[in-house]
Amino acid sequence: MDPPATVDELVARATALAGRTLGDVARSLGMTVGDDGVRTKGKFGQILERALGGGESSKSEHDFPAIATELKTIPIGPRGPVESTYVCTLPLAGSEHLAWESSWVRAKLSRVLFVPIWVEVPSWRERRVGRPLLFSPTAAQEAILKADFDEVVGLFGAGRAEEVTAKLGRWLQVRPKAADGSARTATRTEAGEIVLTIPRGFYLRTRFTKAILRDPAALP
Amino acid sequence: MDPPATVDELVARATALAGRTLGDVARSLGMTVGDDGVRTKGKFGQILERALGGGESSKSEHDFPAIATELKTIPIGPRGPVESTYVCTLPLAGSEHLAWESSWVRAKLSRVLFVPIWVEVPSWRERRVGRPLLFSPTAAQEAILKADFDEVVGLFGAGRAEEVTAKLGRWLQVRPKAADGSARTATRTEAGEIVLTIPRGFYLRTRFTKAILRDPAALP
DNA sequence: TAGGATCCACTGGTGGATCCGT
DNA sequence: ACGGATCCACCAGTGGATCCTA
Repeated sequence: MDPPATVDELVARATALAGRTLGDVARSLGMTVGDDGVRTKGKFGQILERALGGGESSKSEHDFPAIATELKTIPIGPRGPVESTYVCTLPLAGSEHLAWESSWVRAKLSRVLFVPIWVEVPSWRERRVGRPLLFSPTAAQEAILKADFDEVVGLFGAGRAEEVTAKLGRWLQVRPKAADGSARTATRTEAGEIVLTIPRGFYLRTRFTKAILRDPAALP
Repeated sequence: MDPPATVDELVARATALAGRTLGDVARSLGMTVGDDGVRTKGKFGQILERALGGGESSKSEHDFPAIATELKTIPIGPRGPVESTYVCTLPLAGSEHLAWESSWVRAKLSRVLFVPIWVEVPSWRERRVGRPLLFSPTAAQEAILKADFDEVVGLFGAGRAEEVTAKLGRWLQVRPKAADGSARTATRTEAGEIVLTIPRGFYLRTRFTKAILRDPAALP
């Protein structure tokens, strides 16, 4: 399938998937996915990405580069999102991405298609796609995301990486991001020494996506 | 097999392999290698490395970290080495490796066990291991290697990467090093811009290893 | 012959996220 | 519910070198 040419086309495609089960969608793509219990992290995002015509160029800044739009699947229960949402890695090298205006995280969050996945049934094949929501932050919302970003990036820039915890940030937080606890990436201490620290990524707090999916303009 | 505890033990093990065929050595290691004509680049180095008790930690600066010794297999014909010898990649990031004294290439060349492989027969299984030579450069030899190193590193440091060619260097040269022509790594131009260039590695010229294997002290 | 191009196995990092103990 | 830990597939980069054409 070709990538969607317009944002409206992307939304139309995603809307057409609402109500279908993931097993059904995977089958119509010819994707074979094991029934492997719960070892399927990340699988649904890839199924949806392909079902919508994305996923050809993984080096890009967006899932749909031509329309500068990011796709995020969100697991939801009766009360809305049940989990935080991974955005991107925190670049400890590459200082041009340490300014909000030119950051990966801002680029990705500037236009996001949230696709809810109902997770009430235990078997992933029976889980159903929800109604999509196209989101772009209001100026007021972006100001808060920027403040969260600046706080943690400021700590890293000051060589105080060890003070960065997932407790920081009203909507955007930083948490470890690695296949296991063994990976390390280079950063610099206050004294200027190069030390190794665990790789981290930006995440949207559950409370943020819950509010957005209820009413995109209700925040802050 | 445990790694050799001393340099003498490494030399003794290598000497014991002299005269055996590669097929024989591979079989006694339980290694299965396809008969795949000439698609076996790099295979012999790995066979010998395992046969001598190395190869457990690929992140190290040396093949035998405990004794700070590097292993190099050298294809030889009746007139000696027939090919140049790869040493290591040229680090375009990591300025601490751009000084000869702290460079990877100096560390690797400070003690090398050269193991010749007779390549006169076309079938690699029939090729025989030659008599090993333990080599450390004399002060005069090292001065020339350093001069070769400084010349190319100086060009990269000055942002003149495009002037670096395999023609430079009396004994140590720089050549492309990549799986195909498509790989790129970052460097900086004279004007300070970041541009992409092909990854490169340090190689010992054939004329150098030919002379060393004839008489390690004959040069310069 | 030598400078530039290429080959294979392996693995660590990345992108997609969810798991799970407190 | 939250913060830290973890899971899988994929792929580019690395380490081991030799190929190949002018």
